[in-house]
Amino acid sequence: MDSDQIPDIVVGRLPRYLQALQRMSEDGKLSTSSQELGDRLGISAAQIRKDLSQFGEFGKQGTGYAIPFLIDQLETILKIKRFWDIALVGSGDLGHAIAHYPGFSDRGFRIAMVFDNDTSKIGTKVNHFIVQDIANLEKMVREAGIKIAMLTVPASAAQKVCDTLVKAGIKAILSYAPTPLTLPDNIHVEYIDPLIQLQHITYYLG
Amino acid sequence: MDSDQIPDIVVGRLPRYLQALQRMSEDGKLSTSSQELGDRLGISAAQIRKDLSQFGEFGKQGTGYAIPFLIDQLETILKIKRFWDIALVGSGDLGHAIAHYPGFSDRGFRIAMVFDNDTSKIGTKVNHFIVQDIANLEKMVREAGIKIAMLTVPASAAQKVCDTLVKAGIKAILSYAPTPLTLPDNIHVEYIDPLIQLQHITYYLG
DNA sequence: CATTGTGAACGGGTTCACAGCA
DNA sequence: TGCTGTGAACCCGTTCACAATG
Repeated sequence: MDSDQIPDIVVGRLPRYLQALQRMSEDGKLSTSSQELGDRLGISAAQIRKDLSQFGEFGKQGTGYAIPFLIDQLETILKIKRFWDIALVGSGDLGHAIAHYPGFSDRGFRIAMVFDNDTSKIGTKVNHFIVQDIANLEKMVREAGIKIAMLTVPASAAQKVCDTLVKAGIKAILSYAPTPLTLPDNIHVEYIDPLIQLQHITYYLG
Repeated sequence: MDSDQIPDIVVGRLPRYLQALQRMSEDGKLSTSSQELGDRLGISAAQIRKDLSQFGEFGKQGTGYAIPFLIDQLETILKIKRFWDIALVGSGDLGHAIAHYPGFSDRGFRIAMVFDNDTSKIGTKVNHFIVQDIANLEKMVREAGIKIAMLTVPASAAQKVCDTLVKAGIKAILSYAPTPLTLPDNIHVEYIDPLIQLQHITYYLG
């Protein structure tokens, strides 16, 4: 029941539970069981019950879980019953794709600013954002109070950009740059690197 | 020393070791230690030694690891001392970004075909590929002997596309679609879902 | 009667600590 | 001396199994 001390790996599963529940809800379902949810996600029912029980008693014996209620609880736990502004750094192809992706705004996130260091891109529009000079990043991010950044810059630029982001008050980074980042312990980082995942997969191929 | 029975989590770290070693090599370094490699990656030295020792004795006591040799060994283990062709399904913004990303061809992968089901896109060019009708996917993928697919289609279409890919002989899928996939046990799947990772991060934010 | 919540048992990945070797 | 390779100890997440309950 402690709101801390919960293993990071458990926290990492909650968004997947939420995603499945939201889809069930869209399909008109009102309740589910740990068994059904687990089947959808390829996770054991016991695992799901154990995970959820760390945060409270959300289910009813014999009945299962009320989907709208559980969604609400998970959104509260994950702190997404509010909108989070995101600073996007890097306006290349990937940055463009992210800026145009409609899936964030449905789910608690909003790209608020786009930065680049390429003078040929600064001032141009990406979606409805004007690309800002990265030289202004520290000031603008701090003044806007933005806490989350997404990074789509080359590996060679990533560490330097991160250092600036930290100075600007960023607390969490989702990096697409193919390089490990060195950051203070209180900054939370996640990586997305398709090449790493492809190389993982090929191990298992004949 | 068994080439099987190795935990998947260990395999998943190898590409990260390889990436760091390749960067060291580009920087002109010829040897390293488990300590130095671990510091770069935020992984303990013991962990790295234990992981590598599962595949052979690659180091020398007192000296550490010869970088070019270790790179070669890891590339062999991960089966990337050859080129893997990839079928990209979905030619939206994200598909475009992936098709234009130069980082794959340096590292053992090549986008070989691009598919979409949107008649306004079929026949157009993405990078130097002509977008093919998804109706021809099964035949073309099978005849080309392609074993890996990347998926950048909407969640609602993902499962159906996967079923077709499996029929076409695909053995591994890297999916950007925000939905869990149900596939035979012998198909290896990895997911990339930035929203899930953002929702993971926000748990830790004030 | 179905299904949750949970203490206990289990399993396996990580760390430790040191022998072994260049 | 410096650093690897590795058995043993440790730790922690998962599964089990069942009491509890609507």
